[in-house]
Amino acid sequence: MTGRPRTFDKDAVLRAAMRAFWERGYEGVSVAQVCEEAGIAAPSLYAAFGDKKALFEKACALYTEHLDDDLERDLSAPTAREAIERLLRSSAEHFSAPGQPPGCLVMGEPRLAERRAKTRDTIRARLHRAAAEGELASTAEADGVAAFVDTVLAGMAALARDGADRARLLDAARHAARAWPAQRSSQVATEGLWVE
Amino acid sequence: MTGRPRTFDKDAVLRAAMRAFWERGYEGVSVAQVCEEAGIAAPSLYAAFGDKKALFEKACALYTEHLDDDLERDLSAPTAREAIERLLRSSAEHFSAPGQPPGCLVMGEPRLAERRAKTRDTIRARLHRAAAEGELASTAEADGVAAFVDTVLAGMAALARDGADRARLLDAARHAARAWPAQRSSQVATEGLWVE
DNA sequence: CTCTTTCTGTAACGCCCACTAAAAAACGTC
DNA sequence: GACGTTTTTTAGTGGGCGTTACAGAAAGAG
Repeated sequence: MTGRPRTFDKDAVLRAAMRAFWERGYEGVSVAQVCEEAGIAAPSLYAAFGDKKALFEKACALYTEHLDDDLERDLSAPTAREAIERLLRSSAEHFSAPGQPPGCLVMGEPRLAERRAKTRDTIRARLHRAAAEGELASTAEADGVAAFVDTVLAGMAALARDGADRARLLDAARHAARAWPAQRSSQVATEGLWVE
Repeated sequence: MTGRPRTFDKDAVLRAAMRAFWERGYEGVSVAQVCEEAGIAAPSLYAAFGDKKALFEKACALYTEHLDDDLERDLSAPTAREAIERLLRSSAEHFSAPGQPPGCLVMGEPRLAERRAKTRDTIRARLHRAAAEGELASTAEADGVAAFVDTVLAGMAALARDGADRARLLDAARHAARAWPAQRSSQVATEGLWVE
């Protein structure tokens, strides 16, 4: 009992939905719009993916499919400094990938704060390891660097969505990498800056 | 012929609307919600402010009322480096001001890209001045620093909305300030980093 | 062919949206 | 008190939203 076969490509529809959510956010996308862009009727979409929230989750799963692997790959560099440099550069490139919407689905979507927190935890863990290995002065400094890296990643995604091209994003990433703490003492680098 | 006096505080209603847009964005706020939070009926709100778009624009005008002045004040520091440090710190504090929604209405709202561009132009102009005065090596470097500063500002706003406290934002701002180009040659600071 | 199963297409459902027509109420003025 | 003006109140308007009931169409199984 196989029943009538579906006439559309389920993966293609999911990719269209992902792109729509990526470009305009969860609230900015209506089910009717996805249906039109995918070329199918609403009941077909509901039968294949469930309601709008389930469709969004499946689209997010598709988006983040290779993202965690990429993160681990970047962070696996021998030194934390190199790991962060890799992460900054590959993120800048991802946020400005040709043929894809600018920015980041996860960064741009308010309701994905939990997933952002997960990524931040991963970055912080890598920097804590660097503190334990002596590459950073302390876990407090690791937390500070982590907050800074999180900030730059989120900011690059925002700039990308505002139309910044890849060169601008890579400029920002390079300048960010330049903020790495000086090797002998972090006080040297912060000389002249305010202190809490 | 004075007519019946209005029974609500127009400024208080506008402040409530500003807070709502600040917290949840233009699309996340319904007119009915503003009415309930302000304690007035819809026709009163429409008579006082016009339609939703006009209300949003007035709320934005209220939000940005003192913002440009603050920006000019920060950027008026004698050196660009100090100007950017002031801007980073005051922005971190603004994004985490107690009693106000976290983050930034302008940074968080997709449809305010033009205003963000205006702020970025102002920052870039200050850094170009620094290049002309010899504080930065070139206008190209000024553009790079500008892209970096824009990124950090947008990122801090995003982190604040994700729940980061003031200390985390100030950590990020301090680390960002540390990325200022070395005085003698910017190549010294980028030593060991990738180049395009 | 008939039955069962699964998908497609049409046509709605109720809900909330931004927005407003109309009548009643509260003022200053005559 | 009657009038003109402005606000409040009530009760809607049409439209888009997410979602679905239902009938017909396309497949394999008997």
